[in-house]
Amino acid sequence: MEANNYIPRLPAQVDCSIDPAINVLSGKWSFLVIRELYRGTKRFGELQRNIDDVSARALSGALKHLEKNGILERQVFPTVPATVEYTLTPKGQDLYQITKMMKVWAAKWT
Amino acid sequence: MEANNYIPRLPAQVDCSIDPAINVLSGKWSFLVIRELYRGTKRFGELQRNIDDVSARALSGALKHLEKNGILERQVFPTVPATVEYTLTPKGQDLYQITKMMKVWAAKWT
DNA sequence: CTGTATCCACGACGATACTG
DNA sequence: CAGTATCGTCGTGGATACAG
Repeated sequence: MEANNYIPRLPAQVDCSIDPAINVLSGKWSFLVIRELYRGTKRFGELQRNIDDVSARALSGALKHLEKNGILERQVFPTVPATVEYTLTPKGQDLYQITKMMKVWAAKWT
Repeated sequence: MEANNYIPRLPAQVDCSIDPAINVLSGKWSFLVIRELYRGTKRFGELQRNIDDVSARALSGALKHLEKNGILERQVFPTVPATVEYTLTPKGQDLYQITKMMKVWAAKWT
């Protein structure tokens, strides 16, 4: 079982750190997961089908990372086979607003 | 300080991509460089002294990356020894505003 | 269905030495 | 002063196989 541990990407900078936001958004799939969940609660399989070309391993890692950072919540239902639902937290919904600004920025300066 | 900082590119996603912003901000030193330059034009040596623990190699790489993405401009003066100045573009200044929002977001959800 | 285990490739970055 | 060259480290994520 391996340590899917978060390694801080930015150096420690106390007064003006944007590390939490960058950290959460920097994964290859994080943003796409957030965007999917912004549309509503989804299951693992739904996410994998909706996000093009993501492997189970990568999706699992992204979900763990986002959960650990309070961006989404994971709910397990003891059915057979297992059912798991993922839902954006308010914190995650707020973060999505920031990604919208990035999109606007990118479009403005194309 | 931390060892590694591999930053993956986001997958191609045409309609709502935030890739340009994430790509530019994801480097270990990018944000710190942008923050320094937001305060005003600076030379290479100034940047290196002001940014804690950054190596010439890493700083050089970050500057190249940011220049390539239109975040800053590089001006060489044919003095001896060489003088080089880096200045944030309007695009870069705009981007800095987004990082401020990330800071607010991070503080809000602490 | 929802993951984990293993192996491998890739690329950012540190350390050090060196250049015009 | 402002970088580059080279070597090494190590976190990500893809591929595939397997598990609860």
